[in-house]
Amino acid sequence: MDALAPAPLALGALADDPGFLLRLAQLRAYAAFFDEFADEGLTPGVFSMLLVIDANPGVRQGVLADALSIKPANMAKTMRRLEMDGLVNRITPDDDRRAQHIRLTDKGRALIAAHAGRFRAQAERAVAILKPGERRTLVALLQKLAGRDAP
Amino acid sequence: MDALAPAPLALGALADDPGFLLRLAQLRAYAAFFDEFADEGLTPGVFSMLLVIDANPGVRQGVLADALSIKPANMAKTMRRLEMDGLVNRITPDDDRRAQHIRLTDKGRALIAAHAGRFRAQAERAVAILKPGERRTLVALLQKLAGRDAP
DNA sequence: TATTGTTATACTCTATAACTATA
DNA sequence: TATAGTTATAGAGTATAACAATA
Repeated sequence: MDALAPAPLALGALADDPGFLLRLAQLRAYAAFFDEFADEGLTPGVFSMLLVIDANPGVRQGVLADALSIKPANMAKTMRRLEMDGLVNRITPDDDRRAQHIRLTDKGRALIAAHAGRFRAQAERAVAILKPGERRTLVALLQKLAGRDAP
Repeated sequence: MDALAPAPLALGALADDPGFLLRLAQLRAYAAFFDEFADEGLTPGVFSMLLVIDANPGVRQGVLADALSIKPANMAKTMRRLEMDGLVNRITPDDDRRAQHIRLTDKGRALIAAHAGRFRAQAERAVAILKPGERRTLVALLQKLAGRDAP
């Protein structure tokens, strides 16, 4: 008979697979972001680009793409849109005229400043089920996993 | 001048954002999967479906979709393909003729059996940078975050 | 020759709405 | 009326290859 398949589904070999759990956890984190920013038309990808540009004024476009694991081809399209939206400036430096140096405009800085509080709130909410110590541990382990820990 | 933007890029507010770190970590985990299974034409999504069906013989299609956070519409398409590939059977149960109960075929079971070892190896490799204790901690925290921990 | 960025394009995932057949 | 699944389709996100300009 077919009365098996219990209510909380058995995950089998998936139950402790890091890749699968990372996917589920990330879906939840993205959902928290969209809950907070649904009305703004702001995506996690664009917001993280703006934050990293803010932390690295004049960063080369390809370096930014590399840091965020985005293909240069796709970065080009997004940067063109952000420039047209007036959020970033792109400057061709004299010492290497192939490159594009990127900075936030005042409008770009104002945008992330206006959303910084809600961004932090969303990040907290995404891991609200964890105790404070657990959150710190999780972040530290993910930093290590992503090659982003302090050496 | 523009000589800022240091080699390991500053991540700013992103440096300890769980959502961003989860994304980077998941990209790495997926890369580990594809390194292992590139030649097989096997994707993480399909492989995880087969594993969960194996652990829940006769599971309803919608329940499976729910457990894996996949929309029913997309699950329908994938299941039709897996059935045509001879990996799963779909049976309409007599007690609810709207439903589809899914089971692995012998071929489906053989496929996951043939790849189980490499799947475990890939999962290990994805978190190889962590110490054994750290891996267990990470998995436990992710299970909690994904609502998949033992209550 | 190699590198930086761009364009064009295709492919996969995912999302929504309208539909059917059953309950 | 509500539910399970299906179809069609549209939209992100992401991938590759060919190219121009520059080093």
